[in-house]
Amino acid sequence: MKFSTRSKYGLNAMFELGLRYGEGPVSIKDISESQQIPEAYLEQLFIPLKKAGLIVAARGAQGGYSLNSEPKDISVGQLIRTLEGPIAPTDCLEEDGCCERDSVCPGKLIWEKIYKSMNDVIDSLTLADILEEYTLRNKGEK
Amino acid sequence: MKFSTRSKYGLNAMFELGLRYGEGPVSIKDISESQQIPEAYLEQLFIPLKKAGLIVAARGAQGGYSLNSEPKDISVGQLIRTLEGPIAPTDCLEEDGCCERDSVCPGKLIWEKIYKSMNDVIDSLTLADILEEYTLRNKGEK
DNA sequence: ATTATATCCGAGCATAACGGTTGGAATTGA
DNA sequence: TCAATTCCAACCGTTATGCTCGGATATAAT
Repeated sequence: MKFSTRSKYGLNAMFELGLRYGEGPVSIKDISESQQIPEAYLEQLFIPLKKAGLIVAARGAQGGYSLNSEPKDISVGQLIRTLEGPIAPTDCLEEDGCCERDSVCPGKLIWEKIYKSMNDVIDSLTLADILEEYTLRNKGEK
Repeated sequence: MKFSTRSKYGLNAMFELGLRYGEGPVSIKDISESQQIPEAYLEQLFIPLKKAGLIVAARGAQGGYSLNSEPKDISVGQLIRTLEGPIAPTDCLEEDGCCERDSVCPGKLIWEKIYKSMNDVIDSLTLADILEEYTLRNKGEK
């Protein structure tokens, strides 16, 4: 039971964009160096993020990516779901669930609760929260 | 982001054992038919569950498996972790995390919160809760 | 004793997902 | 014009998933 690295990389990359919010576009090369993400891979991750409208691209020389809105208006939930797809803990909670046969599958209660709690967490946090938490944690360090 | 079918099958199988708690051993064949789980696969799943002491086996003819304790004393958390391994949403939360380089990785706050909420949910529920919920949901049906 | 019923155990195996890489086309600032 | 950079579409090795298979071992019933 894990998120893929997509979420981790994506979050870190967005964090980097958050740090530099307002300073113009940041290139993938730049971000991948700062956050230690394989360059070509990060490129792939930014495609869905752009489609979802979380970031905007500036093509050509001196181009790069920047956040499409303020960090406080970017929900971590949206970010993670964009990269990870819907985060249902089992197929019991998806379109054509596991429970068609008769009544309801025994574990559904569990999966529903997990699903809800996970989404509650990620939807209650924004990029700004991460930025704030980070500076708090690393106060005085480095 | 999903649990494997191991958890789903395992939970459903344990539910079945819960239903028949006190009625002597239930065979894998029996369980896999009731819960629609591939027989040979369920066999594999029961190995770790036995090792973990959640169920006990009776070998030979008329043998089978039964719960090792009352449903109310079997935590869903223990069950899921036994089948799924430790459920850390990213490697950031494991032994040798992602954050050795310097300070702390930006997303750690997120993963910690998700981790905690997920574990809170599954540790707060027992097999007895599932059994109860199930009979409640299916009251009057079928 | 024999037999049918079960658990035990270790291996194998096809498919899909993960975590990338590669190569090149299109765009744009200098 | 050239270098930087996004865009795009494959490709690809490795690992995990979701099983199956074949047999050894134990035991209850006959």
